[in-house]
Amino acid sequence: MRYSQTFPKTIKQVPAGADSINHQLLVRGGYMDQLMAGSWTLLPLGWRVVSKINDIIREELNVTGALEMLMPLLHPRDIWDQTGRWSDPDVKEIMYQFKDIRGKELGLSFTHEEIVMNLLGKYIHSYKDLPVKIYHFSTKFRNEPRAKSGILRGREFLMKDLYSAHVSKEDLQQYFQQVKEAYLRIFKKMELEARVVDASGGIFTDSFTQEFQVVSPVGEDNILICESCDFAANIEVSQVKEGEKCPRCKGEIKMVNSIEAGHIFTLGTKYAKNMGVFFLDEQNKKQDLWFGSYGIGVSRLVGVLVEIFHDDKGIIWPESVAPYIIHLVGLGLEEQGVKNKAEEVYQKLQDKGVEVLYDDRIGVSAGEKFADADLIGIPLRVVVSRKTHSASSGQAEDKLEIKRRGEEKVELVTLEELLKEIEK
RNA sequence: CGGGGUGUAGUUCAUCGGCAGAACGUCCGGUUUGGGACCGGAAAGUAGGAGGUUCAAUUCCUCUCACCCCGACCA
Repeated sequence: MRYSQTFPKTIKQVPAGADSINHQLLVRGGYMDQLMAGSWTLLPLGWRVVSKINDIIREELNVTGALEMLMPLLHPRDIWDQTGRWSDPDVKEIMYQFKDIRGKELGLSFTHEEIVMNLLGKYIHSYKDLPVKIYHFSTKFRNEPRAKSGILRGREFLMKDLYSAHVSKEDLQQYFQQVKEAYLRIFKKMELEARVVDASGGIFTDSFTQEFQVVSPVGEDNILICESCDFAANIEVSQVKEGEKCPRCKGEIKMVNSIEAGHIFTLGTKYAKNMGVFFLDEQNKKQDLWFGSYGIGVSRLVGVLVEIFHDDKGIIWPESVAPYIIHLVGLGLEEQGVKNKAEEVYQKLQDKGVEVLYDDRIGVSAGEKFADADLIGIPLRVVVSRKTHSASSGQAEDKLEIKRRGEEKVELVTLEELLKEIEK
């Protein structure tokens, strides 16, 4: 992508009222734009990051045998009445409910348990049809009393939600573990250290749930973590107190702020019972479905990543989620020889399938281009300039200057060496 | 939903009863070209909205809307 053709460009000044780092850097870098409180446009750069995250999630969930699909966001009241959640006061606080012009009562999706269960009821008849593992990426609407912290808590956000239905508690629990491991791999691929904690099921369930918490000072949750092992517990439900010894390894327990990045639920048979969804077992006996749901806040993760991976100049994306892999900076492109060289490098990288953002702007100073590169935070910066181009510099061989975002070290390599480096 | 803060040029902010200001950005011309470079010129405003006080309101008062922060709540 040519930077001259991207929309929008970076912003130098910090937006008014933007206190949180993710708000500042994502807006300044041209990743997102605020429509209203808790509601954001994911701009082209931001959408690329979302797509990277989704790809990682998709890859790992597919390993568990889950199937991707897409469900509607506009839900009729009657399906929600079957579990009683439409009228639950706690649900009413966060679910957008309204009537359409014909007087039909509708809600905007804040989750999909009822919708999935309704779907399962239509197609699941026998134990032979189970298990079912289905997921989608879509928008969730939650009427937050207070949207805040940039993209971390919105009224409308992107989520991956997975639902599974099973013949037995054991089968559900076994899959729950499988998803948990997939989630840990997902966060690890994004270079996030996620702690698994027992948690409260809130308006979803009374039964066992677990959260994936990423330690960060901006987090709204407080968790207790062990400094010696991976033990962690949410203070909402924890038996352990700060200052006590870790129940697992006797290490020091301390309290830290953290952000909930994922939450997985064993929902039991409650939803199936309430909605009359059953299957016939080998003895031709009616059995209730065992149900679970599993969520990852995708757009929130974009913010979490920025909160964790940044410095005073901008974002430092982990390579797995970066919008582009290379930020090619052309300096002094007014000089035809340098421009030709930069264009050639851009073309060759593209031909190799490398995702590259090429700053091809004419008449923009080096300082500005470097500042933009630091702000945008692409992992590898490659500079072509009079200094690196042999026809101008008198060097025997054309070199490219490469520098990793977040490091000071600068290296000169040939294009061939760069391509070889990327292969790895 | 309770408490607090802020709304003035595209953006960030000054001004504070008496003709609407700066910086950055943008546009034009020129000089520059390795860390947001410089010179000259230009365009750009219903001071969030409504009402009130006053000879006069961006400025004071009331209401309202929006955004941000703290709390409550929550994935």
